[in-house]
Amino acid sequence: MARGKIQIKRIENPTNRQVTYSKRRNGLFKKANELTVLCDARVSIIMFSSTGKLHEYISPSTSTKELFDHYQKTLGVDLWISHFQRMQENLKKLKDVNRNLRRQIRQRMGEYMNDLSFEELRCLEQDMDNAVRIIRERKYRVISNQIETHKKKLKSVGEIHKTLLQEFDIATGEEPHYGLVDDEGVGGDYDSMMRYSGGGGPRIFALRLHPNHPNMHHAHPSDLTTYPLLE
Amino acid sequence: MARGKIQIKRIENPTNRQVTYSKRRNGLFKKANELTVLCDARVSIIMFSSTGKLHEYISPSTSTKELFDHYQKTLGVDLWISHFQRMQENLKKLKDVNRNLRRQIRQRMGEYMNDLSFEELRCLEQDMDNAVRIIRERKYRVISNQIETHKKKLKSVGEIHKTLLQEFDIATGEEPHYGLVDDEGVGGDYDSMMRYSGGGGPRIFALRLHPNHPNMHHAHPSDLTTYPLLE
DNA sequence: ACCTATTTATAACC
DNA sequence: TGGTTATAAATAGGT
Repeated sequence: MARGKIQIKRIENPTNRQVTYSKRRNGLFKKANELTVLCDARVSIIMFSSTGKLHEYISPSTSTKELFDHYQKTLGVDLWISHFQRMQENLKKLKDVNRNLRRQIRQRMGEYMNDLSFEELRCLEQDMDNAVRIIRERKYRVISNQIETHKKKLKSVGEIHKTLLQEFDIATGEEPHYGLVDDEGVGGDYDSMMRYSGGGGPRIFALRLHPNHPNMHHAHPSDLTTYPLLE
Repeated sequence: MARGKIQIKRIENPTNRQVTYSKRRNGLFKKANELTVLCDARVSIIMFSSTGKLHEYISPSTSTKELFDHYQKTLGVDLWISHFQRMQENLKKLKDVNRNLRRQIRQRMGEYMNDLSFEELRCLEQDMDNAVRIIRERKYRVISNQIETHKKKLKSVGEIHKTLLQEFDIATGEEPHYGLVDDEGVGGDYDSMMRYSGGGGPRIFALRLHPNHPNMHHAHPSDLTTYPLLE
């Protein structure tokens, strides 16, 4: 516009661009302010330079936020305010649902009984009975599974012992065994299991298997649950 | 700026003001656009005329909302975005809590048992047992209360009947009674109560008490639960 | 940051 | 609103 016309296209030289940005920004803000005063208008300018620097102009006696709020209200709908409101409603709903869920839980724990009618009480009791039955079944199933697993492990350990005993016999010739009972009860039922895990009873396996014992390799290396059986 | 310098102060003539607003607005937007192109910047202008009319400029390849969001993020703190974000976090938390509560309820209904360890199962069962006990107690207490209430009501109705019978006797001289049994079983237990509410059994009270019968005033007017006993 | 030749914006007019 | 024009203002390029 002076000392030579320029094309309106991106200024490639960064320094020039920066200088022009600065000068024209001032010009823009000045014009905005003149407009504000001359025409009794309200103007908000927000600008970011190519380097990300922020500058703003805002007419006196108002604020950028205020003007932007007004902007949205004027455009009416769905930019921000409504989004915000929808969020707020959502939040409220979630809180309500939450409160309800908590109440349900507490009722299922036997609290807040005063809020329930007799019929509701009856339903709740029946429901709970069912649930307890299911949970109990599940518990017993889990127990059974654990017993099964332990049985297998015991069997495995028992076989290792047999092998050991045999090798021991071979190695020591005709010397008598010591301390070991050949366990035939390994395939037993739940009751016999309980004896193993029970506190005061005598340990059946008294022989300590050292980790690097040659025969230990027959057992699975990660089979940690056999450890409690050793002393 | 042309054909005479002007003072930068409010233009009093509304028409002139409007014209100037329009022309300078175009100028401002043109400058803003040049700035956008020359300096690779992003500019948002929002303006309201003194008559409340809205005009905006926004650099291409962005939006007013986006630029305003960026503006707030750049200014950092507590204008809107942070409020918004806090809300969003809140929402997320609530959703999580909600999901958890639902899971708890379902577990208390005997579902999702696979997620529970044996120990957790044991606790759950115990907890549920306790709750069922409490609920059952509550139920029986409610039943007892209802029985008590009904007893009292029956007694009250019974007395009204006696009075009626007496009056009836007096009125009709020595004529025989009809259809009424003097009820001594009113003070009965739960079982006898059940006979009343049970469907097919015979009604004990067959006399219809008309609402404006003189002796009706002895009973409490709002005592609606006596109605099922009448035919 | 200042200078200034030149371009651009625009006030007052229709 | 849109066009014209004399003139004020803005500014590119240089220092």
